[in-house]
Amino acid sequence: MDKKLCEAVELFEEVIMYGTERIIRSFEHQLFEEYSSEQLQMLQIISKSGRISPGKLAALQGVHKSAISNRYKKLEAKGLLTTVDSEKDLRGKAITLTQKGNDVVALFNEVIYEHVENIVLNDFHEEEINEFLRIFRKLSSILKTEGDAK
Amino acid sequence: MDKKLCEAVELFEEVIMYGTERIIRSFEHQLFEEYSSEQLQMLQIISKSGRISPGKLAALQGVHKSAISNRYKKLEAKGLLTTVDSEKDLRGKAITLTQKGNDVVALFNEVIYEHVENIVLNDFHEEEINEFLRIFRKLSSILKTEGDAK
DNA sequence: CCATCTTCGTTTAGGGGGTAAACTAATAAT
DNA sequence: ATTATTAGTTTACCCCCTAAACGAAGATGG
Repeated sequence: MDKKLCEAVELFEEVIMYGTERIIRSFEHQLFEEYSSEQLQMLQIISKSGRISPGKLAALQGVHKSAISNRYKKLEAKGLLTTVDSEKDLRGKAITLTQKGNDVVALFNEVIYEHVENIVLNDFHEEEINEFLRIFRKLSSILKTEGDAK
Repeated sequence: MDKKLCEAVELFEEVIMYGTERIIRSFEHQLFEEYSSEQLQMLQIISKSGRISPGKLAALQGVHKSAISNRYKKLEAKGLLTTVDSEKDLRGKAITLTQKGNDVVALFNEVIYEHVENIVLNDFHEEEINEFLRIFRKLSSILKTEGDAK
């Protein structure tokens, strides 16, 4: 058991802790040179929400509002985002995607889908895909509860 | 199959692309407030090598030498690293851990081991652990070959 | 009704990460 | 000996982040 645990630790470090950068580099797509992964994630969240406030974005991405403020300025300058004043509370604002923003999100989803498809179809058997899903569902739920517990 | 692929994409994004930060936060250990994960990874590599040059470190961490130069300065200032002049080539230098550096690496390994142990023992059955190892071995090898291919 | 408190979002200062190109110093090569 | 190559550092500029100060709008309560 100890040996297995040691291997698990090493693999965990390699894949989860240090793997993200390698994965993103491996996309080799212009998209990741133009936009940071934090920006792309933000666009994706906005896309799913339709319209959303900076405060909620900060909570969803797990960062301070000031970080969102900064990101918004950059993406707004590039023409991907706009603000739709919310009616009731003049303090808050609602962020939405522009047409260009929608295009970027669509391209992003396409690129990721293709990449994961390649990995899955080339390197995994049918049965391993099921294992992959089981393990990753579990990891995902662990990440969520640990993040929320705080 | 399409449905499975879609779920795989979502889980992949959540765990691999955006999960690292949440994982690191979940450690809730002072270590991760004092040192960045890049710094800790660098210390670990040096620990395994005994002594190593900045150039090799840059290659292993997949960044430019200037990034290593910068990291070295910070860790040297904190008393974790020193330089042992290499005998033959006066251009190169060999970096090693100080006693304090060794202590930090030992603590780091301990913290990670415990954390992964908790996850594995609490949330995975014997059989799932084997699945975990299989899937992650594969992901690890994919990361390596893709990184090297470039 | 006006003063205070809270909330939303932005700004500023400072520290983490990174790259690319210029530069120094030492070894190799012609 | 002179030129090229290699190792590492420095500089300038970008990204990320947090924490604290700040302005403006809503909510509370005397």
